[in-house]
Amino acid sequence: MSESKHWTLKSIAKQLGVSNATVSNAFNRPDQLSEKRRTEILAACKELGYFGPNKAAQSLRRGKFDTVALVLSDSIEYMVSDPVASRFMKGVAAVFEQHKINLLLFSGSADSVNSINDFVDGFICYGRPRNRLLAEQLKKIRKKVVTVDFNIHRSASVSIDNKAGAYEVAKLAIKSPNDHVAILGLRLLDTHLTCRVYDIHSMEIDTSVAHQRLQGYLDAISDTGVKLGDDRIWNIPESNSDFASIAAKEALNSVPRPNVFLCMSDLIALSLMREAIQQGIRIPEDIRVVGFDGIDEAARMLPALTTVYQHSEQKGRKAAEMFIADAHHAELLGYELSIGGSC
Amino acid sequence: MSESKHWTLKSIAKQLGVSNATVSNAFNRPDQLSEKRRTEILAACKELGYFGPNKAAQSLRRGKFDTVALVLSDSIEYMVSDPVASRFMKGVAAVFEQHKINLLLFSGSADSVNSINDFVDGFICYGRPRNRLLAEQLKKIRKKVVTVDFNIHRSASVSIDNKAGAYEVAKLAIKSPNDHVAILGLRLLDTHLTCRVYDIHSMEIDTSVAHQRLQGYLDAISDTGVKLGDDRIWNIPESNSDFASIAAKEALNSVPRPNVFLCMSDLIALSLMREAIQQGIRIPEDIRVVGFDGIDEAARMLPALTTVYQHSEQKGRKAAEMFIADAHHAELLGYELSIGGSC
DNA sequence: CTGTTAGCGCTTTCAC
DNA sequence: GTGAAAGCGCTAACAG
Repeated sequence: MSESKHWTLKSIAKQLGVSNATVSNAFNRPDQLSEKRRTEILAACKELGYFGPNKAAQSLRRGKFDTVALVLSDSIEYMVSDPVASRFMKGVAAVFEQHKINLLLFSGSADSVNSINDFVDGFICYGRPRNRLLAEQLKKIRKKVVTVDFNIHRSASVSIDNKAGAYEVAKLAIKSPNDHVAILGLRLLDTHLTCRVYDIHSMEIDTSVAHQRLQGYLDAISDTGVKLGDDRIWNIPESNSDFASIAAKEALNSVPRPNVFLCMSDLIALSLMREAIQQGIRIPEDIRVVGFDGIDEAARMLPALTTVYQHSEQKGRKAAEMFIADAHHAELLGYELSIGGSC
Repeated sequence: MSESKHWTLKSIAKQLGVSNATVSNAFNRPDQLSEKRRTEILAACKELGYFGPNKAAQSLRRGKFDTVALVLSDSIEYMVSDPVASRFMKGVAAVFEQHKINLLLFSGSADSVNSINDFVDGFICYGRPRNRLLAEQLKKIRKKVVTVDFNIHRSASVSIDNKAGAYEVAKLAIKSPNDHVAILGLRLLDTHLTCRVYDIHSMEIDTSVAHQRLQGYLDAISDTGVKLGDDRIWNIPESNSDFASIAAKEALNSVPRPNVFLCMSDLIALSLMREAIQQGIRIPEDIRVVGFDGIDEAARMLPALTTVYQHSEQKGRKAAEMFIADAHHAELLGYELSIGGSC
């Protein structure tokens, strides 16, 4: 096997003594030439080391790329280690792999989709991109867009009823009007800081997941007759244990110590539980904790975390399927309460 | 703001009354025209809604894509939820994001890289692809390739000394020549089954991670004077708890029950520990367990798992940096013993 | 069924 | 400084 030359459609056609179109047809349109001729040509190409039309040129010509960008809400770096995002990606990947569609990962903190827009057939956006410019740009994109956990005018979307889920799980945690409730919120504020949220009304009322969940909690609080102090809401910038444990410590040491903790993600809830256990605080005797998401580790915790299980993988599959089907509606997926010993 | 037309370099040049080259230069080669002219043109383009040269066409022309394929050892679906792979991806993503290089995920169980070869500047391969055809193809690729945890003749590579790590951790676990040792191996056999490995010599001796680790274990076993029964090695096809718990049950119930378990991944070790705890077997009194990888959950387990911590994220960064630098050497990264209460 | 040809949208010599 | 023109490698319409 000699150093094979760099073949192009043109050069291979000349070599075989046929026209370009014939070679192109042999690869792309079986019906345009005799079966015999086709297999002959394909065999000859393989023999010579030509593995088919250059995909980049083909795509440029056709305007089709068989590649979809998965726009994450945050940097790839961060998202890839988030268990909920991972499961979502798993679902997307499973469907796309089957359809031979390539997956391009794209950061939600990038300034613009320009650098990839010309390479992809469209976008699946997992969560509102942290960078607002990106979010704005997405609205104007002339390609297929499926959004997940947020909405853009007219594009297809998939999400769950966060408000209802939050409401239900909060109702489970709050047992009496005298409970002291704390809310450990995720990305309530557009900041990278762990801090308290003193003025709810200063937050933008948008369609983001965080605000939907918050609304659910607040409704439950109000319905149970609990009074929520104005320093009982924390903002955690990212769902990871470093940020979460800071808020957890602060909340556990605040006076009076809350006995009910509504956490906007399981990772946050687990951090809180670990911190509490370390301080000798008993769960659920001294404090009750609920989370959101339903990650594996939550079920393995002792006591198991009571949480809202969302079908992240199915969400991913759904998003991918909607992309492929060029759907334009909004899909609302179900969730399940997963009841553990934490409340 | 009216429905902006679909501009191309050509059409925008005509509109502005300048030549194509001038517009192209304005975007790509600032030195080829006066600063004044350049900013004028750029401003005009922005005004009209032309955001720069089409990337697909640009790439076709230049033969450069600013995109790298990350070829995983298994399906994307599976890899994305593996904590070790995730951390690796995190490292890769961090470096590439900084260099504005896009990341295309590619499945190691695909038949060929043909579908993406023409879209990328090269490949980073995380682990030997499960599909042998793919692995073969990679060897012949005419583009940059960096391999991780395995080698291909002449390409750059990064890995750790698996054999040494396995040896050290096994030495920690084995306390006496009378210990009964079991090995829970990961991907020792090319099968999707959880089963025992009766004939070590039937396995291919290759450079794969699994075999290096096995060699380390066997050396430690031999050095400590332990006798390893010929039915004491299990093969687990994937590092996930479903497969692992099957092997764990089998091993725990085998007679005589082993008191030392050498596990080729933390996920396997944790499954084993959970199974043992459930059966009322005490760790480390009744059995001793060691893992490999150093995932977060291992440190949080009670007792904490003794394991070989590898710097997966750094591995990812290193691989990305080597790709960018077009390195051609083999890099060996360090590891650390992480000592917990499991042995 | 086969061959010619005009682009897809761009970059880059090369002459002006 | 600028503009004309030749491709990058391919597809699809059209004529034969």
